Amino acid sequence: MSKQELEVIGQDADGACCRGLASAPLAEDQAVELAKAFKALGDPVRLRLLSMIASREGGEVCVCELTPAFELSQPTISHHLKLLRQAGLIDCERRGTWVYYWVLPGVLDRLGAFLTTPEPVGVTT
Amino acid sequence: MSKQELEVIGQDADGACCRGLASAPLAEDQAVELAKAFKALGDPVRLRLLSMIASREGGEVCVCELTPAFELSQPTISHHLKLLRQAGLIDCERRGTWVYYWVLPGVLDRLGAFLTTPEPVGVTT
DNA sequence: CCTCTATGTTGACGTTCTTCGATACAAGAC
DNA sequence: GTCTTGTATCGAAGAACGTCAACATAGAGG
Repeated sequence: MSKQELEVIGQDADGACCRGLASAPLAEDQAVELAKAFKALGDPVRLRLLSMIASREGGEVCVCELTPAFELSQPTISHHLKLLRQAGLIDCERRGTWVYYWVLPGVLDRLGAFLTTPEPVGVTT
Repeated sequence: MSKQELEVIGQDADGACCRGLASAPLAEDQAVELAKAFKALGDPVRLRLLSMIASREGGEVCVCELTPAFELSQPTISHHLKLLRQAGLIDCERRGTWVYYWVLPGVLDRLGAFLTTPEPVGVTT
């Protein structure tokens, strides 16, 4: 049901990637990848969906709880959840009749750290 | 030249606002405001512009240095800078012939903290 | 004044997004 | 099997976005 996320905001393996927005001018490739994640956050409905999922004790929420929280059609909510999933922010699993969503661990921390990371190294030799 | 920013991601005065995306389900108003900021980050060109400004020693960059860094027309860059400004992320000032941009202090930290803020309070009574 | 350079604004075009109704699929109950 | 309920996908309509060429504006220097 999944396997289409970006795998982007990823683990910063060799440290080659994103040491923070204010550390150095961002390369185009990194900018493209990061922009996908922030674009997913750039909609009020998706922000609320993500917040509802992230703030849930247990970490999982059934779609049947998300949909009625908005004055939007069920296909629209399903669409936004799909976008969040494609952005690599959440994942889901079907259990019987219902589908449960959760926030992928670490992704929000990495995104947040990218924004708050320190200044250009400074002259602190 | 300025005075049209959002003033949004603001100081979280009485703490009524955004204690973090994972703290509690986001209210619609807050979601709308925060989404504006993240939407501004949701474009590769704007991310690179912001990074070029934020990573600059001295904190200020002249437009004349930003524009040639992209293979885009000057009006397009100007447009993206305007969007970043309207999102409350940067500000600018004209000094003689040139215009200088800088990142508004604290905004990125607040946005980043919003993503990384801790879990729902937990049962740690 | 006029000219030149740097930057912002306008208007248009094509693309992408958000939303919906209609429909399809999945799983449980019968 | 059929029916019902929960969720995803499809196709279309309208709005929003990214980009450009053309033009407008601000300031420096004659």
